[in-house]
Amino acid sequence: MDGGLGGNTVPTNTSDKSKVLDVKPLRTLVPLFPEPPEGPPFVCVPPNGPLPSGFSPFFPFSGQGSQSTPDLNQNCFNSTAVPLRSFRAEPPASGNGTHKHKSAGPSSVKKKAKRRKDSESVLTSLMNFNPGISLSERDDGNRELVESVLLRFDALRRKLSQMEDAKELHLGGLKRADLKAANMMLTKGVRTNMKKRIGVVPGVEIGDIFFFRMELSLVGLHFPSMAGIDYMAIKGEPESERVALSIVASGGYDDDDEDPDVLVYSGQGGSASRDKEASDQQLVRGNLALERSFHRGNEVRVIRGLKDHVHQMSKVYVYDGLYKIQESWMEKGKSGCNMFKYKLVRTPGQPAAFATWKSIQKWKQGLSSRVGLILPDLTSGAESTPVSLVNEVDDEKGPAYFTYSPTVKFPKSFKLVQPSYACNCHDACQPGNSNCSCIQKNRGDFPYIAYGVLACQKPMIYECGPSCPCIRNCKNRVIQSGLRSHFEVFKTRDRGWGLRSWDRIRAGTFICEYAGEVIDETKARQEGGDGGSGYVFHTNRLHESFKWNFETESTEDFDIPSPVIISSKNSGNVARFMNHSCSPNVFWQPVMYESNNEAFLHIAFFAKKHIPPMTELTFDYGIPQSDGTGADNNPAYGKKKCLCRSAKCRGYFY
DNA sequence: GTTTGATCAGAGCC
DNA sequence: CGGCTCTGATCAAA
Repeated sequence: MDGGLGGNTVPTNTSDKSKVLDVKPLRTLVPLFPEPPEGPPFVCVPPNGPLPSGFSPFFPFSGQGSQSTPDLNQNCFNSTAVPLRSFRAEPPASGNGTHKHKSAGPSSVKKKAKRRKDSESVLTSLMNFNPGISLSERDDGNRELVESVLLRFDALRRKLSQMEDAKELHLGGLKRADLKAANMMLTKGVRTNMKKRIGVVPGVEIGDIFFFRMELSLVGLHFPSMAGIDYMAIKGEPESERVALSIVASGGYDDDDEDPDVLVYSGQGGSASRDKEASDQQLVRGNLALERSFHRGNEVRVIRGLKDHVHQMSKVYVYDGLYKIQESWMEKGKSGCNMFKYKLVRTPGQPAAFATWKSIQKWKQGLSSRVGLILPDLTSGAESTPVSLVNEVDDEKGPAYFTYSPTVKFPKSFKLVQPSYACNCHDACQPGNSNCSCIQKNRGDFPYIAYGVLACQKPMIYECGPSCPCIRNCKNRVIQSGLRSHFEVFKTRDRGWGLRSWDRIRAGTFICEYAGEVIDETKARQEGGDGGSGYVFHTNRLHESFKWNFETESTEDFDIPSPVIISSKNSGNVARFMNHSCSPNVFWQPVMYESNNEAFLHIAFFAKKHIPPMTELTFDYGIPQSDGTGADNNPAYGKKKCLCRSAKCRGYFY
């Protein structure tokens, strides 16, 4: 792959590599806003908080939705909200600062009981939020509702998980924040498509992915929390005529899958368990319903439960659309007992979903090559995972020349000097350890939960840095560990080059940081003006607010000491290819960590929601705000027509 | 180091 | 209310 590339393409020669990894500042810039060393932080305009005083909201930001659809952007939940921190502050015991959990002596039982009571009161307070969904919205959903329910479920799940990690909450002996969160959502009525139905579920799209069975339930795609077959009675017909609505094919019965459009599904029951021998399956419940659906010919929703190759142990559920049962029979299973089998065939004309997963698997194994592949790794090894360069739409051989650099370069004078906060943890930092100074810096919260998922947005996230003695894979080192997904820079139909991922991305997952050179306003204008490369990131733009955190957890302004502008025009990473969308699936969050007693600011991108593979990654570029110098409304950064095609498109972006 | 199996407490629904 | 079920986290074992 070294020939055929013109001068206007990605560097492929390895001689660039030293340059690639050279993080020395190119030049020295005067700080934009010199700040007193210990002064209160200068808080810049929030990308997702209330508008600062002095600005009146203009069209895209003024709440337009007045239906009962929960507008999570409105702070309507704050009235009854109990600040969570007040619970957290409750001492776990009569500690004198040291929080050892070793409880000896006669009081241990009491403590346990007290702890459970604490957990109950914490849960009760967590439940104190406004469901914000009308009865009819519970019955019938739409895209907005489905996304909102999933967003809110996961925010709660992350919250519970984080609290459990920190031992502030005990959910029975079992770590099942998913069940608890779903239980709370169902209790509060935060769900949609509750009305059972055959076929399409409004708001759920083919290709949508889920990480918990309860998510399927909350949006009405498949109700049972465990069972693989969902069914319902037809009005005016006897119960024995119940038809199948959906199945979850999780591979538990050794079904093979050659053709992605065909599924052989085993009936339920009969399998051996702890205190039961294997037995013949009976034509009852789900099996009977599938049999009825076979004869009636109704479509059945299929959810493919797949082994998640990103996290070997877990599973991911892919909604693969509608199928029809073509055949049913009985055969002897491995145990020698009778099993029902159903052959389902996918209704033609539906967008690819599971098939895409299969293709990607083949690309990864090298069994079939990616169509339109220009470069297997445009980073030339600068990242730990390859980034493919692909063009399936025209003849362009690559984006304009730039140097791939995986991180951001600060000019010398722009280092953000702070007192050291390095921790003293010698293994990995443990959530709930109030002695860890990195956790203290994060206001007592461990910023990440299992799988490195961001728990919630914060004014600033502090990661452990080189000055911390904790181990390299301490859970508080996420963004510094580099890319986690196999990305692909691809040519879009009408928006130049874009970014997407071969791997599914779970909500809260770190995507990449915005790499490039930190520049000043003057330089930014030049870059924006000289043909509108658009490869510039600003921290101080106005962004449409959105609610990502748990219900009553406020979304605060970012705590960025002074506005930062990063240019990725000449050097940058995959972030420079992320296009704008008015309904983005990615958001940014400032993150700091120390290096040589200096803290550096990083702009980190995280997934807002679960993102299926091959879905374009986009974030909201925001709108230049008035800075009082008059340099705002005549956007030197050029107003561009927005092609994001989302229902909430503002029509343009900068 | 990886991957699989066994175990266990669950959730909603019928 | 009890039984049913293609869960999901954890730990032991291969």
